[in-house]
Amino acid sequence: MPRPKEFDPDIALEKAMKLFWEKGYKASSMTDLVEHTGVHRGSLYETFGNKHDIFLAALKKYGECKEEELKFLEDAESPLAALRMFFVGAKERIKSGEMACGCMAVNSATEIFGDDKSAHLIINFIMEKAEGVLYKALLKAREKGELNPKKDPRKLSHYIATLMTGLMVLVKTNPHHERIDNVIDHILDELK
Amino acid sequence: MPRPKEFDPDIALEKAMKLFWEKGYKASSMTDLVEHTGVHRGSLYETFGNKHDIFLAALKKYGECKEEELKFLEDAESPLAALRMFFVGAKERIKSGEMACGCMAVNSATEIFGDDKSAHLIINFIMEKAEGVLYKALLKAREKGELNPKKDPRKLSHYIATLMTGLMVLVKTNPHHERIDNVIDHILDELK
DNA sequence: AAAATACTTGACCAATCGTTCTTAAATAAG
DNA sequence: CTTATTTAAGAACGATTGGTCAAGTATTTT
Repeated sequence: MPRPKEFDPDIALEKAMKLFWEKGYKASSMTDLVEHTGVHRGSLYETFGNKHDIFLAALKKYGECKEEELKFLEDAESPLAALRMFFVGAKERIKSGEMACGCMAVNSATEIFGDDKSAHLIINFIMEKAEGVLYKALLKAREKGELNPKKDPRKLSHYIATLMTGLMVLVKTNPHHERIDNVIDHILDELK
Repeated sequence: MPRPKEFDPDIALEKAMKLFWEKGYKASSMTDLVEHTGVHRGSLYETFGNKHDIFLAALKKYGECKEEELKFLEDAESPLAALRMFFVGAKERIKSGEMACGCMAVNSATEIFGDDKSAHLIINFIMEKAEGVLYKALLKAREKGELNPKKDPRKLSHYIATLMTGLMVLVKTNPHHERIDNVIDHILDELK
């Protein structure tokens, strides 16, 4: 076994993720990545590949992080209460500026050029996953009798996910818009 | 009066708009702009200013175009019918791939770096305007007794606008998602 | 016809882009 | 200790970036 790495690739990737998240793909230069990760140029190429490879890895990591964050919904005793708590929390997090960067998947979806199939696949996977978690929670809520049985969990998850996507756009230019309150209140209204 | 321009600045701006719309701000180089507009580098700088100025002008033009497109809603005899027709049409346009580039305001909102106030202002203006048109149509529909009087036109316009924003993101990576149908059907359901 | 105006042209600028390569350093195995 | 192997470091690569500038050209007014 030869010389070990002086940096943790996973931590470096996380820092790269945050940079791409904040600035986007094109606007993040290799020099930026070196500065933000604290990892040397050559080492980045050696461990991850080129800039685009780093981006894809970062995007995957973002998906994994979000999946982790939403895990509590699966284990929740009361799915509906957990969902409501999540959206109430989202409102606060948006207003506090905590979500000023929006969603990396959304940001990437609109930035990435039309022919980047690999990026599109990952982004789709992330969005599908998020909506899937929502769907499962809604389904469980209905089975438990917490949700109005007239509501179709799939359709509901589809349009709540789309609303959240829309908010992640709005947040980038105007995090204080009254629309945010109205939309989240509307979601909470549907969750009955 | 000296030598007249050999190109129409307005047509050039429209072509620049389309490029920024398709590729985004960062990914569109001055060389790209020269090629797409057919206007010489120097002439672009002379008439519009630098790249960022061209982008802002293009963004403004996009807003004006969209405003023009939505004008039919104001003059509609039956606002609700016009709205329903618009969303039915949107579904078809999305599926046909006609809207593959999404919405320039949405794309720009997520790409443009955090401190570009001037871009944010224009984007906000465009989104506000679009939602305003929606609101006015809904209000008129209610006054005419076409819309369920229980529904709040403002809140309704807020979340329909947010849904459409969300769809404009989804379209970029997966224009054939069943979510699109569900969401637009849901909008049509609300328009009763 | 001459002068004034301002648009067109293409070469050119420094800076930055993503990427590579060579050299030095550090560790584990022999 | 030597050797093999891999990482770290930083200079350097050509290409491309946004932006400029002086010279040439076409047009209108005097």
